Amino acid sequence: MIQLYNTLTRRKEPFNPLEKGKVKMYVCGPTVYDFFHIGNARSFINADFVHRYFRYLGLEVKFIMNLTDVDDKIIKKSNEEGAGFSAIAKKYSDAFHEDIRKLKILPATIYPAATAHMADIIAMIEKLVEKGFAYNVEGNVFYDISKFTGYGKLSGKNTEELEAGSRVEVNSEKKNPLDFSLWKKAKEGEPYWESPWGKGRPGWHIECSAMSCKHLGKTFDIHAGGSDLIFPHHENEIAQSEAANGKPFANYWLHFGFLNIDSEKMSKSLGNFFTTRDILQKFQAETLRFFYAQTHYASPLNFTAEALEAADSGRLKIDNLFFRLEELAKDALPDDSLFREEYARFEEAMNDDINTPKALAVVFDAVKDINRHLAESNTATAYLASAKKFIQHTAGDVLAVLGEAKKEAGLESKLIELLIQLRLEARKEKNFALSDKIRDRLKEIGVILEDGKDKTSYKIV
RNA sequence: GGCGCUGUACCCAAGUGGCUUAAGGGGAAGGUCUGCAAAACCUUUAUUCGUCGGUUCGAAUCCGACCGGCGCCUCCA
Repeated sequence: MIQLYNTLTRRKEPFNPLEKGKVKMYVCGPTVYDFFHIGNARSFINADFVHRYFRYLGLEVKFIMNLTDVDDKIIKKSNEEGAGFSAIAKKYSDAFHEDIRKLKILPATIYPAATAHMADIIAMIEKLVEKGFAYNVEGNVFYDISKFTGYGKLSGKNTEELEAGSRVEVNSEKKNPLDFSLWKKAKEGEPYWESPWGKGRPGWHIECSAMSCKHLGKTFDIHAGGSDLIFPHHENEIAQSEAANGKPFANYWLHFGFLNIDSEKMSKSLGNFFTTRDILQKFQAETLRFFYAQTHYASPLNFTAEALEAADSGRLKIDNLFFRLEELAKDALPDDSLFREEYARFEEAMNDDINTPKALAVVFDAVKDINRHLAESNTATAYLASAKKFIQHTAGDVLAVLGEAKKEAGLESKLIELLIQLRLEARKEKNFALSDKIRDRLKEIGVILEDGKDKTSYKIV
């Protein structure tokens, strides 16, 4: 049984999906006005661990991630770059898809975009106005939080305290400073859509309510996102959806911890960020995933180049074994009575609120164990195949920290094999100067030779 | 000011009452293997969990105080 920490109830709870065997999950995606940074990547990757683990368990997952493709930042960027707002949105949506593919993040079932759901958004706002939860002030529609009794239940805030400590600039059109925009009247030169309240565009929060409802229904299982979205974004989503639909919104709320730099939150506004693209130039996607998997999703994580280097070394330990197993196991059939305990421990870790650090420890225990077995001669092929399958399922399918073998079957590998042969002959003649030269030169071009007991193997880095 | 998170070895990090006199990874030191490397394996690296009290037969884990770090309350993953 999976236990998840639910922000709404502030405790770990057994996860019971609405429909047995199926999971409906919504994760807040990016506003497409720039390349996303590695802090954003942390949330996307953590959501991917959850997604992948559900799949591993055989659950059918409907996974929705929205793309905010119209908002103030996009408009601002479009003015800066002198391109239309939709061109900006297109450019960074494309970049987003490219980057998450590189990060080995499983694609969502649907990536709904706000601009493609205007009718749904407007319909939901109309419903809120009808029911008395929203009011129109000359083309600006606001949500009236005083009408929704549960306001603050997710973030644990009560509205009086919020008012007391609020630094929100008072907008004289609002009845209450905490009321938020559902529909914004278009200013000169801004993109707009026609609506019952005139030309304008949706506020930020309403799109998630409208699109989650459209694609997952009024009530669904999991809603996830970064911790900074708890308030006001997710709080507002609850207010909108539950007021409009008269039904509970998401049953479980998962929130991802921040990535910090020098113990400070990495964010666009502070300017202390690296884009995912920057990092992927120096490190493999698997290394970044491994780095994130080493810390529980909800904890803050400090980013340093040294920590990423350490993650790279650790990850290679799993890779090295896996490549070896691939060579040794060949097409042998696994024996499914083996590794039962390892699978059980892995699942126990993941069931415990997606404890990836613990799950990784299970993988490393297995790695050490398998390596020991390999040191013995005559390891049964069924064992090798089972070991390979275990690593593939856990480090590969669920965590996706396994590097891809870069061996190619073509001319290249034949040439390398030829050099290995020549080197072997040199070694037989104790011409170590030559044999070392071959090894060193190959290393320079990224081919690492490793002398085994009776065979030299290579890997390409 | 309100709400919440957090402080575990040289670094990262799991562990929320006895299975732990504290997983796992990185780093470092010594050893095995090797012509030498690499990879891998073995050994060592926290009697101690921010500090001080308390509860308990028993606490890193519960309670209190104090010290430190961070986040949200405003766009933000």
